[in-house]
Amino acid sequence: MKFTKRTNTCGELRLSDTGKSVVLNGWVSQVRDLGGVIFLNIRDRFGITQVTVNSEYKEIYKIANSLGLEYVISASGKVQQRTSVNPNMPTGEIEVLAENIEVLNTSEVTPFVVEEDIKASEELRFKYRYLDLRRKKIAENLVLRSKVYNIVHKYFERENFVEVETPILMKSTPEGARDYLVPSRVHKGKFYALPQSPQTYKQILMVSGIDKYVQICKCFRDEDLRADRQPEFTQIDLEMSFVDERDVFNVVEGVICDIWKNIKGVELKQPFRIMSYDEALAIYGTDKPDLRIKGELKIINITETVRKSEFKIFSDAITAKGIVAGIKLSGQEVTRKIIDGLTNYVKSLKFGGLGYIKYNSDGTVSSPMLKFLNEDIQSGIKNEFSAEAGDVLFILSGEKKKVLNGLGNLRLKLAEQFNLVDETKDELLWVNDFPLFGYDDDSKSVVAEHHAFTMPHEADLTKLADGCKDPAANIELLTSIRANCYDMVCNGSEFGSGSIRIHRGDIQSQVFSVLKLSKVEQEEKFGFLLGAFKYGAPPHGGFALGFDRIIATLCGTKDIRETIAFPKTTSAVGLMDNSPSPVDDKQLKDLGISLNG
RNA sequence: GGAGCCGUAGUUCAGUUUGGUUAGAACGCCUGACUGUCACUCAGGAGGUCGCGAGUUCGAGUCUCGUCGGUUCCGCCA
Repeated sequence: MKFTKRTNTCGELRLSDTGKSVVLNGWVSQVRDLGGVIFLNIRDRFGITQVTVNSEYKEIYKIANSLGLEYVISASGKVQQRTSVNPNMPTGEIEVLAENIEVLNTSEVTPFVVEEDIKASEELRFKYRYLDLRRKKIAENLVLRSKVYNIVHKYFERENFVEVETPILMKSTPEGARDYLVPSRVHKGKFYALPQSPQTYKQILMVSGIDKYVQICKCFRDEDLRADRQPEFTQIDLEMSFVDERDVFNVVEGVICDIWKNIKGVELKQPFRIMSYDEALAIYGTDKPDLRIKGELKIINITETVRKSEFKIFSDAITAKGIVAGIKLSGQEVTRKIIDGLTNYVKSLKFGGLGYIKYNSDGTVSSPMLKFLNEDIQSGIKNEFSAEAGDVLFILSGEKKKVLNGLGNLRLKLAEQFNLVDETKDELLWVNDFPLFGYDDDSKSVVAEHHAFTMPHEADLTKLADGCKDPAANIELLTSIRANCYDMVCNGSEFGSGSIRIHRGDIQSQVFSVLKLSKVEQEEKFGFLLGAFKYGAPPHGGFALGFDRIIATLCGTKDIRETIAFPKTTSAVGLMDNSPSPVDDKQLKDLGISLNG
């Protein structure tokens, strides 16, 4: 089909183009019909240009009169200076005086108006994503994403990395997240899994001598979703041989700095701050602290100060080996209503209630728990927090990790409620020295915190050697082992994580015995990896960055759906294509699958 | 798996607290007028399974229970 092709995009014509004959192709985004003259706004992903149709040109005027929003047109004419400039648009000084208009396609009335200040709900926008993507704001997110791909590829090319594609259809391993399964037709009753990450492959590539591997890859995890978690997501996955933690940090910092410099024009300060897991948990109540919060709102542990108190809630917690801790909020109007709201919040986190001490400006102190605390303890608490008039302390008690987590969440809640987050900057840091093992209450056993191939700290190797003989009897010893494992955190969100891997068989065996993986199970689950490791595995380590979260941060949002062309809902449904969907009985039969119910 | 919020015109919402006549507004859509608009303006018009299903009631958008969808958080996410 012939049509008059564009000579320019809708975003590029300026005053200097005055007098030129041009052709624009695009979508009708607005029609203003003044009777004798019609103004059309025509849009493509580069911008919007005004096309003016005068009633003296009878034929074109008739066509212009019939146009609806989102019709695709080709408009030809001369660029002329506008009599009244629109300073709000880049092309606002000029217009195209139409000499011809072709309708390339019509459009039905759209389910919502395509406009920058979108009114439609996310649900509707996802169903008609192709309309949503016509908005500059979303399209620009995709363009930004594309630019970052390029920066990443160039960076790793310069750094001598090899980009290797790993399989999408792989072996299922019951460790970690739930797998998405793909049934095999040839081998009925058997399944592939979609990769939760290319973890095992990239380690094998190290054994292969690839030395520096990188891949921007899709990963899949069948777990419940959040604003920053999609069932399929993109990682910048990398692995290196003959490296320690610092080498990995340097490479990852390098790519992040490159991205920030090229996209935001910001020079991030290197090296990034490093904080241990223990410190992050003790001070910020989380392994991904947001360091942008004004006043910091650090957690202070007052267990010792209140140890002798007769306040039952505290003494019960302390008797049960728990802690009492709090955070101080300064210079904010904290009303009864706000405290009630915060109390409800901590109750939703399964706390009985929220303790508070409010130091009023008139010197009085409001707190329902003061009557249970003697003068010494009261002044002790005040000292611990350096509390002054106008301050409010929020206090939780109970099991240690729960209290710290609770206060960490409360910290974020307060920061949000009182607008304490400094949005003008990005705070990146490393959190390292994670525990190698955790204790799982459900299975009453020791489990890997990161994964089974994470190298323990050299200093803790004796603990592992001792503890692995009888894991059940050495839970405390084993969970105190630190791992050579690290996360990158930006603005309170986890950008990525990685570790130095175990390359020595003896250490690997010890870890497997702690995890109670028999030789048979090891062989079944990781036989191919362990097999490869028998033939000279170099010391190696790596990292994986959450690409979608990086893009979201660069776009100034927490919602990674805004950065993904075709995202899914929180129940993992694709509203546009209606996935997942039932399939034909024949397809199931081919796969040897029958459904019950 | 658990908790909160939302679901009313094509769209975004009001109306639900205290059940009661014909369920409103804005934008969009249709018709008409208008030669410098840019959120054009003006006049008129069409448009509703109040998510779905039960129940209470003389009467339900409004109350109760269930269910579905969206969303946020907890659990989960090596």
